[in-house]
Amino acid sequence: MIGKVSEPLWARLCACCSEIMTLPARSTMTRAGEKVTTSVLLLDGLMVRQIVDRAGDLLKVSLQVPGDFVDLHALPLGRLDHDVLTVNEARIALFPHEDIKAIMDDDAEYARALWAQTMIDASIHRQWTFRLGRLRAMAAMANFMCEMDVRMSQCGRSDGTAFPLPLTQSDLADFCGLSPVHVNRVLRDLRDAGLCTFRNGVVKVLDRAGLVKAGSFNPDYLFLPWTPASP
Amino acid sequence: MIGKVSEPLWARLCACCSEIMTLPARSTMTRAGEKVTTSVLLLDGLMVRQIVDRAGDLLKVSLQVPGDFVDLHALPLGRLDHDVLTVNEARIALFPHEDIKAIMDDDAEYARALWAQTMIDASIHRQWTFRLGRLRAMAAMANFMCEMDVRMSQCGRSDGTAFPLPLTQSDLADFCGLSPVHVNRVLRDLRDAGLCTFRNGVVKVLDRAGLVKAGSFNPDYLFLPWTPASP
DNA sequence: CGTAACATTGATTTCTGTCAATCCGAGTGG
DNA sequence: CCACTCGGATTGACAGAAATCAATGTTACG
Repeated sequence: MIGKVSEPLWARLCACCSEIMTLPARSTMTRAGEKVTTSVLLLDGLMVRQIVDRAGDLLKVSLQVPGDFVDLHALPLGRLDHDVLTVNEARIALFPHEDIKAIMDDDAEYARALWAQTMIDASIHRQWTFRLGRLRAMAAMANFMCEMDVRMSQCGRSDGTAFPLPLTQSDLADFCGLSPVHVNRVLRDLRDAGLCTFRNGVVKVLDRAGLVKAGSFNPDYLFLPWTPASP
Repeated sequence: MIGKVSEPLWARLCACCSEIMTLPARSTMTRAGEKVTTSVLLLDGLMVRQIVDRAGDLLKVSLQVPGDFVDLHALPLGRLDHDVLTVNEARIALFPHEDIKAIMDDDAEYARALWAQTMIDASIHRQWTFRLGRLRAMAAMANFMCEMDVRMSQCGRSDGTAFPLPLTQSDLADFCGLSPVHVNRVLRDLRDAGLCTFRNGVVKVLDRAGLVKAGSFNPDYLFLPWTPASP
């Protein structure tokens, strides 16, 4: 979400970054229920938020791309309802809650801007709920790929036709609420339909219009800063 | 969420309520994309938020109970990504965004308390995503009923064994991402299993422990004010 | 070379959606 | 009071989607 907050707020945030560090791939940063006292901005790499119930069922409920605040939503509540982990090696910037609160104290407009970031996150959650509840496997995967296409473009990780997505098919299953085997078949279907490919952690978009249609994707929920020129 | 904000904040909010009104049953309050300049607190009745895509697929992504802020999340963004409608006749209180912003200007602690309300909402969204993505029909319905049981109790609409839920089976289908026919079968299964019944818009909880288990329900994500005494 | 993780495929089972018919209760008009 | 209608609720039969099970292939890597 770099570039999505105003210049002055961005400057204020930078000033209170307490640390920049690197997390190894496939490591757990925070577990559900833990107290959280710093917020994390993802600078590079991918991170995931996931829910695991007592029966061991697991769903990844969010995928964070560079520029996202990963757990800003923990600031008002103090703890998280889910786990946060890295996908690949991740570079992150830490912001102590106390310092962010000081920014909020300073200017309520800043407070609302930070709040807004978490509200876009919530809007994405709603879309994910819709995706899992009402889209068939192939449509869900297409929809997911469309979202990633847009978001990776937004953060400058796409060249317009392809972007890195260093996940396994099993990960994709956890994102789309499918079994790994079925993900494999769905990916083949998308490839056979000439819409997109997923190989070695890279997504190639072959037919963006077709992919958008297959996933009945509408990016409004992302609240992108620019107004799409499309009518 | 009445009673979930501090006494002084509640007083401040009451002071800036601009209007209390009643909406008819099954009416649309706000459509996706519309500008929103007031926030709504639900006083009585139920309201729903739903997403409809271009293909006409529909999913209800939230069910609001009395005491919930229905669209506080629109304050930072100014518009909504989904529709908001009533289920039955609903009594609501209106709070102009300008006045709420004035409260935020006053005290950043208030700002964070309001923010926190929307973060609980987001946490519920995540649980709904999990429910639709990883729970089978019967487990999903059980999980949904558990959540409603807790939330209706929280707002004083349950007598401990039963609570009103004036929905059709078709509504339940839109909540759980199922077909109406399958909802009917799942409800029969829940009844036959002696877990709960749903008839004439009333849910009777027959075996709460069993229902919790069937839905692998864990209320942590609701961030309830009281700490459950259970170990 | 062997191993491990991931990807792929086929066979089968289970779950869920769809279609169609029937039922039921509340309201309505004759 | 009764036939009628209408919106749900219910049920059965069937089709289609996705999970599961099991085996095989592929690749990277120590």
